[in-house]
Amino acid sequence: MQDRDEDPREPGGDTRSALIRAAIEAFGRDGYEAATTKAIAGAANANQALISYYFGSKEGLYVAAVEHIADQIGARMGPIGECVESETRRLEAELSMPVEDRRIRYFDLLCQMVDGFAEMLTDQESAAWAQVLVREQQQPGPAFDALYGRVQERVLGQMARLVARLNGESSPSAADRLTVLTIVGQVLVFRTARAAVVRFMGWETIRTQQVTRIKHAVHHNLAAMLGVEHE
Amino acid sequence: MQDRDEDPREPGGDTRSALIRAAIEAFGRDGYEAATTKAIAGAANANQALISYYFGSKEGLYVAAVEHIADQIGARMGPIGECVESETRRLEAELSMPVEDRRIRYFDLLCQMVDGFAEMLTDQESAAWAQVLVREQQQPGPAFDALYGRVQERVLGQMARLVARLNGESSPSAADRLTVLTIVGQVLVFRTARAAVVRFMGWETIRTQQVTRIKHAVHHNLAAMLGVEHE
DNA sequence: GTCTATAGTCGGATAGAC
DNA sequence: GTCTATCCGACTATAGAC
Repeated sequence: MQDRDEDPREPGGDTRSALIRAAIEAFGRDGYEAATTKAIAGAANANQALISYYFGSKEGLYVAAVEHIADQIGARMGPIGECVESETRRLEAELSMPVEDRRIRYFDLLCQMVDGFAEMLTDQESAAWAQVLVREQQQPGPAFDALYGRVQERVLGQMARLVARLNGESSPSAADRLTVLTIVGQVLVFRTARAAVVRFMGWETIRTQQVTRIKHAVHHNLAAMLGVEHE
Repeated sequence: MQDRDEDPREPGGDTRSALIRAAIEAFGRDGYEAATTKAIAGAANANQALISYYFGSKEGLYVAAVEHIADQIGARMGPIGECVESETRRLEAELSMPVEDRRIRYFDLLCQMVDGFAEMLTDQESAAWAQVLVREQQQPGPAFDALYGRVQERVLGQMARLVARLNGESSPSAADRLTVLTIVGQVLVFRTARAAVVRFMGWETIRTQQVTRIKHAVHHNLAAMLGVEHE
């Protein structure tokens, strides 16, 4: 009955990754304590004892799950980040470009990062990731360092550099970093306060249609905050 | 040894409220599942069995805790809310007042609400509350309705009305409500992503000094977003 | 109202056959 | 690598004396 998406009977029978996927789902939905190894093994069509075999313990599985998330996010935000960096260098080099045009390009790049962020936060596929990440923020566990180092530092840092350039500075000040956090917050709230959001907006869920409106609202705010002309 | 802040040996020996206080602490710090009735009873200098006696079950205690938080927040945000409402009515009535002055007053009221919110989120005393609330948002439990009805609906609605008036409308549009959520998000992020925040800013904790800077940054954003002249 | 003691349950980890 | 069976510890809830 309902043979699932994963078939652990593959050659090389990757039970290990099936366990990680199931773990992300479970840890995200129920939290670390409430999630049980039994349920995770069940969802992965694997045996409970294999968790110890592969990861040593429940905590080992959790760490592996968070690292896997960090990799996935890196793969997803990485391209945007690289694009931003190369584009930034190109802009630095083009000395002939007028300041105002340059600002608009920086602004576009910033919007691109925010959009990627918004899509990731609300995307169905990554819903479980987001839940895990939010939990990890509030009670940084043994997996936090890997997460922060691999993803957050890079993304936040890049946004801060863009904001700094928009403000005509060469490197980000404390005020710029604060601004970045308030920008991130404008998107993040739609995940962290999801329950209140859907009630307040009268939405049923947060789908592409809603995400579009969220992006639009945040773009509008950014343009005003940073003093950029915007349609 | 170490007789704590609370002395359950008071006349009327309010073990009940001691349990609620300890429960908020524990549920906030550890989450619902990880918090144990044994630890809660211990922290309250009470007997474990009394939890069943007073609240029926662990879940009963949790609901009581959330309701208590809702009451406390209500008591804290209530005065601001009432002030806002009476002030708003007064402004509606004063037909002679020029539009621009009126906008500035609305803006001030909005800032006041944001400030109250920011203080509450970062305040030491209410740290445990905030943790419980954030958790409850992500996985609305049996206590969510009471919470939303008593607090969030009122606060968000009030902010939305202020934003609507600032935009020259008589009642809040969907866009206004979205704006309100992005405003709330700008403050909320300092709680929900606390771990990343302190690293990114290079802070040790979030104390009054940092809160002041947060408020300042958000005020600046609000002024730009809503098109209000601001120092 | 408050206590002790314990029943009943469940989850994580391990031993050892295959 | 994967399985079954089981141990051990921890937690919630209850029974019942005071």
